[in-house]
Amino acid sequence: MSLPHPATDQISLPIVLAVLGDPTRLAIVRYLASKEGVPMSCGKFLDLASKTNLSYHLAKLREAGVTHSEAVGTSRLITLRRDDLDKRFPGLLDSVIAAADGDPDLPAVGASEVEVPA
Amino acid sequence: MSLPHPATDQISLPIVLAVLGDPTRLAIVRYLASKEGVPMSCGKFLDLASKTNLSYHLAKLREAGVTHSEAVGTSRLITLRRDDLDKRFPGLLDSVIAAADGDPDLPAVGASEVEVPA
DNA sequence: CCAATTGTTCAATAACTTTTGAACTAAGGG
DNA sequence: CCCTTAGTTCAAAAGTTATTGAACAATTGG
Repeated sequence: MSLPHPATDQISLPIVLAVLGDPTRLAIVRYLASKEGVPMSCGKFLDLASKTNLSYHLAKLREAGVTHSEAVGTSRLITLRRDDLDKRFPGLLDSVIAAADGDPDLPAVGASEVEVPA
Repeated sequence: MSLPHPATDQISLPIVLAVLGDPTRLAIVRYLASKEGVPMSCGKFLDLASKTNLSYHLAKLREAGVTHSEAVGTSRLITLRRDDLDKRFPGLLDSVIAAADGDPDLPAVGASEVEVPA
């Protein structure tokens, strides 16, 4: 486990909401949700912010209990704490992600990908 | 209507989440939800913060599209924009309020009320 | 009309949060 | 062993949000 994570029952509603109330972090969570189960390394999010800044935002998500980060070699593998969040705040994550998916103004991971030619 | 309110489709997810990520405002929303349909005047929330500070928080809620404020006489009548929020972010408000209801650490309106004697 | 009630505005300050760059650590590959 | 890759830490700067008190405005009851 390596890094400090709050226990499930220590996850605080206002803190989770405040942490999700940032477009960069919302984009990270949205992407994690879209790849549910697949652990992501920090590098995946490099088109959202600088390495240093990502370190900061990812720490906020982890400290709030929204994500889990595990050190593996020189990487951090990041996953959504979906089960814990669902247990603690039923329905919250689903509605946030559905809303985020419908928001054209949110930054998105991989937004600048090349079009698949016809 | 009197005061500036965003149109339903202008309500922004990160802004709503950030606005709800404050214990005082969450307590206001929770109370409005518990009295659904009954417009509240600002004074109802005086045990959460000072008059000036309430004015600030209530403006944030209104500007985010979470509440509706109408000037009536010398009062402001405040209601939750439940229909608009439900339309825009289905399920979000319900899950936030359910989570807030289960949070013993949140401040609450009327928390210092006298017990009903047996 | 006067005074009280309700709430706003303003400017100041305090307290956070976000962003940055430079320096650093730790693990792996060659 | 050295070099690269992946990410962290730190301190500074910038930006934002929250809180306060004093002054103000609008409405209404007496």
